[in-house]
Amino acid sequence: MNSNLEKKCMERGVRLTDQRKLIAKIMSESKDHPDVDELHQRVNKLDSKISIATVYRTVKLFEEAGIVEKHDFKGNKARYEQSPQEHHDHLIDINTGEIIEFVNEDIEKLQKKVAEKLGYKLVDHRLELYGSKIKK
Amino acid sequence: MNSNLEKKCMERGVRLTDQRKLIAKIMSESKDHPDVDELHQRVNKLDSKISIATVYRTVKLFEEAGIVEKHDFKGNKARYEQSPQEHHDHLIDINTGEIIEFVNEDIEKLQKKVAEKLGYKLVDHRLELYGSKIKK
DNA sequence: ATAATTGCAAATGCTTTGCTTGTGA
DNA sequence: TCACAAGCAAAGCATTTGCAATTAT
Repeated sequence: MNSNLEKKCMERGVRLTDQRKLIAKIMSESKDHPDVDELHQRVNKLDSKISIATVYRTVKLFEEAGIVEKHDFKGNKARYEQSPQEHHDHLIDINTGEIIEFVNEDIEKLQKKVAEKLGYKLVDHRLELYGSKIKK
Repeated sequence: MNSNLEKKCMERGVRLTDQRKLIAKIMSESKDHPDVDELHQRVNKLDSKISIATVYRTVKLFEEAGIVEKHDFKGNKARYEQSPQEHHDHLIDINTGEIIEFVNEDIEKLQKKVAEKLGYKLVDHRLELYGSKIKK
């Protein structure tokens, strides 16, 4: 049974090794935003011989292939997630580290408009909200 | 003649050494977003004995005192600027690296709204646009 | 006077890389 | 077959830190 990401690799002609299949599987199943260490640990439960260097190389490869996204949230190491169907941004709970995904079309449009007003074509952007839970 | 940042240090009881005064002066005069290396070079033109460790320690100190801001734009080392009077975000030219500041109240409001809708109090945020110049 | 700061070099933490052996198409 | 990938350990890069000497208040 080949995972979501494994299929994308095949489509894009990314050579599939056992290690890559496993990393693809783990990332396909992950609903959070694991860092490389975390990925390495998860993968190692299935194959304890995979080195962390391979995990680093693979996430980079996947990122360059456009099938995973890398995030550098404030003060943390890089985190990864499978490239989503539709773009979203993130809100990070500054107390727990929990990451919440959100979509806001109005903000997206405004960003594009701002860039254009400055004479730029918007190619990429980064929007992160940092907040603390309102208790009620 | 004491610089803008030097005054703020005094107000906040930050002990003023010759090195700090110089770094404060350089940062007060900088209209761009220099990284630590760049700051070190600029400072060294006035006093070639200041170590890069001191520059690192000082920008961190200034940041914690709330008088300078640190930015980690994609793929670059940390850059610093004097804390501005009014908040702004940045657009980065992906071809030249040029950094353009902008303000957009609508986006600011929407961010706050999004956070609240998710049950969070917005404490901080990061908005960066990456674009390429439209030639005409 | 004395607690804080500096410079230096060594240490750190994350990430990348050279090299040799192994392997997918 | 054979170009490419993996594992390991070493290297790289930005940043931090321990320590002895110096300095601001």
